[in-house]
Amino acid sequence: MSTEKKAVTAITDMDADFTQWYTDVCIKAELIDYTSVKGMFIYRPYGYAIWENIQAYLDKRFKETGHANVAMPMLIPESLLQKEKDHVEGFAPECAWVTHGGSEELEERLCVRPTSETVFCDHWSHIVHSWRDLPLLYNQWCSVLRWEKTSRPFLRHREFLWQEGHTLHATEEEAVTETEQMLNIYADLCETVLAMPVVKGLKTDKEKFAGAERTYTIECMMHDKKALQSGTSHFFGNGFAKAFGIAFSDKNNQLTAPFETSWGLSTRILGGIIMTHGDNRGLVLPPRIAPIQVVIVPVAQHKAGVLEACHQLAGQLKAAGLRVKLDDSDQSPGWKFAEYEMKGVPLRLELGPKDLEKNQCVLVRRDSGEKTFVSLEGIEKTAQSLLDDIHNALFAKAQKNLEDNIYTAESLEEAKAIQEQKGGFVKTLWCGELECELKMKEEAGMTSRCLPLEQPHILGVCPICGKPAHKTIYWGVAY
RNA sequence: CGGGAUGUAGCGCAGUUUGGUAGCGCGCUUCGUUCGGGACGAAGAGGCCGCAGGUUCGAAUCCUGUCAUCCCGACCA
Repeated sequence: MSTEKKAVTAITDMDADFTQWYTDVCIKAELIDYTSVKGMFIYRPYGYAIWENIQAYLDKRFKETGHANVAMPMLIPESLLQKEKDHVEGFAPECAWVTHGGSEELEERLCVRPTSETVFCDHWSHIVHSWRDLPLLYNQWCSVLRWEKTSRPFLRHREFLWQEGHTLHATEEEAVTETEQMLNIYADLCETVLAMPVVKGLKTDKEKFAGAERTYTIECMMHDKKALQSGTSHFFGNGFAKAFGIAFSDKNNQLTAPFETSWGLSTRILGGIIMTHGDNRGLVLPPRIAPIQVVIVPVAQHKAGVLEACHQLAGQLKAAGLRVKLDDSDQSPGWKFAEYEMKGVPLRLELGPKDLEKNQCVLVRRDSGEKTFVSLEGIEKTAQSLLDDIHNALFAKAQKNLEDNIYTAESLEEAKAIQEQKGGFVKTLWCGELECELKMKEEAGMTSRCLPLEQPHILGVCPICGKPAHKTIYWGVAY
């Protein structure tokens, strides 16, 4: 093994160039590929499998909470998009338009959906008549298109996969409850499945969704201390309903505008997983969504009994419900070790002639590199319990990164100094004025991440304008 | 949309200054020997040098245009 050869396949050191490291991991772990259209990416089987596991979890939670999946059209007439003023202003600049059908120019151009609020509202205006029709709890898994000027794998695509939930309720209270419920499901996904701790909060007026009355967000901190908005849940009030003429007769026979919510989580979360857990050997996948949880690497596989034992072991682990791959290709064991580390497989199981004699195998954790010799007796339980340990360790490490990098500042200068020297989130009081938010961006390069749901209710002054303030806000540099 | 960079084999690059018909490493194919941290040998396959014009006896190389991608900003899930 020459060092020269290693250099050919190595990825960029994350501390030297985090951006390049990220791109290297996306490509070399075979998650994604570029295409001939800017901003449009191929989700390769291994990357898509991660998304499928996330989908499986969310889809189950959505259905448990009463939501049904639907499929809406991909094209939206311009006139429909324009019905809600804030919404069109927010999205029109980044819409792609269909202007021709075959060679004929269309009478009205059609927008490729950047999001589907307008389509749902139009539909609902036809089918909602009575309080008995409510609530409507819909979700769709689809792709949407936003003509972004710059793009990066997972973090910013022109076309990306997501789910968008859309619901309609008779009362404001019920709609707000729905909005918060869905935010909590996203937070559960992040914390209990992806091992990513979150900060839950509300977006400022400046940062909220176009047309929303209130936007809830979960913010995650990446390894380089930048923020990633990982999921959002919006309360619309009844503004959309009024703009689209949705009305129902309530129990008192009063014609009433219902309240709407929407909530979405996209494949961007895969970028979050990569940047939260990854290291200089490549991807590190949280065990609960890893397409391969245990990879079995035979050693000296041509020797009698080795492959047979590996196959038996694979069957045994699969029967216990684990996702297992046995790599019996003719690559060397060392090559396989490096390959599956790059792909972030949580647990590696090595089995060779020496182990066979002792009825044991070697288990190696991806997160810590820790190697243990364990008996083949009860291997399913050993593996499962190690996978849980890995999940917990990943979460603890990410939580430490988050907690260690939240700083408090009492002046703009202090906030600026923290951002320049340390990064991370800066917690301050805030008066609520847009002007101060803009100034923070201008002076310290940070945008507001959120007003955390847990507000300590401290009275003081806004560090930017010096006026009385009581809201706690997090600032940061975001992806 | 501004600033920077790059387009040559699947990937990474050399060759361009000084024009002469394309090369290296990895990967790929076949055979053999290997196998507990990216194995070794031998023999092979693979190119409209981003695209379009122009100059020239001759262009990867010079000129003009154009397209695309990546990175950094402004905008966004």
